[in-house]
Amino acid sequence: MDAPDPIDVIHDQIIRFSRNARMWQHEMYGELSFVAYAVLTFVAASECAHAADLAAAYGLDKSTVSRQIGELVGRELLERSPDPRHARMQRLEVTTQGKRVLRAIRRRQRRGLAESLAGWPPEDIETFSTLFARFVYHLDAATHEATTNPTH
Amino acid sequence: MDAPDPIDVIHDQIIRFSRNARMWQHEMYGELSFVAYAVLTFVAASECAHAADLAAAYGLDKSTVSRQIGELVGRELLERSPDPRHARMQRLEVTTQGKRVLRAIRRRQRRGLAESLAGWPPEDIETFSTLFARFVYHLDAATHEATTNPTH
DNA sequence: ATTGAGAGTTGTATAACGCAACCTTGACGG
DNA sequence: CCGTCAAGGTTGCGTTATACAACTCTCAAT
Repeated sequence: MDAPDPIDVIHDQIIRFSRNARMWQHEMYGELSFVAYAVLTFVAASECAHAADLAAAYGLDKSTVSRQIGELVGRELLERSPDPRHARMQRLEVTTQGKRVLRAIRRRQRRGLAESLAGWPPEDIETFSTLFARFVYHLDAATHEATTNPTH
Repeated sequence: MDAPDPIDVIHDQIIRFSRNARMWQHEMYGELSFVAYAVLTFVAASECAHAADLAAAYGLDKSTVSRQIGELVGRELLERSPDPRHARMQRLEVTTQGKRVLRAIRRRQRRGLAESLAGWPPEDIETFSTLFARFVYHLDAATHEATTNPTH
């Protein structure tokens, strides 16, 4: 009963986590789908985001993004207006209500997370957050490299 | 420029990770969808799993599981036979080829993971794997509790 | 002026999913 | 025994998210 390879352990956790995320998606993002939430977050975070940026960021088709935006505009969570400087693009902005919804979802997620971590010693939380951030960063980098540098 | 709350950092990483997972799903699971992969893994791991168990484990409808199994049987990755002891249930087994496919996917995932972690000091990997496992465990417990104990 | 590329929309097909209706089997109580 | 009922599984059907392709519109470069 020697200790298992840490990489295998991490791999296993990723699978479990994905399974869980799938199962609790509705719960986590409330009235929004994951993609809708991501779109809203992206627009909120970046000054003057365009639809094409969203498609690139999430690996989605233009049409999908267009329709998602349309839906969010219809629900008055997002505002779409022609960009005065580049008439072929459009400026996206999160409405006040959109920000409210976003805040509510974030709050709910954060609360759930805090509950899960309730019993943890603060220094473990700190350590985990640091390592987790590094991990996701490296994962991001690796996958991004895989596209731009097709030497598989 | 004080340090951000670790919980917020973790939250942010979860979102980023989910985004990435969505984007690289095809790459990660190869010829299988995530659900198909999960089904195969589940059957492989548990002696004599039934379709209903799968539905419960992944929060999917019976019909969805049934069709997924049908597809996997059609591709000869899974074998479905009447259970001799409970005629209304059926016994599921991963075929030799199914095991081969599973191994190949796992290998690929593991390699990608190892690449991402290439520059890490071993003790950090070790620490991260431990904390990550604890984290997913607690997340699991919290979400599970949320269903069985509806005091929301 | 012409051409070409990029941003966005819309039509269409597909795949995954949930819900509901259904069939079969076995357990349990008259 | 026999009827009722719950559980496992399948199938029909509608919904939704998605990709792909064809299109329009605008701008920039020659």
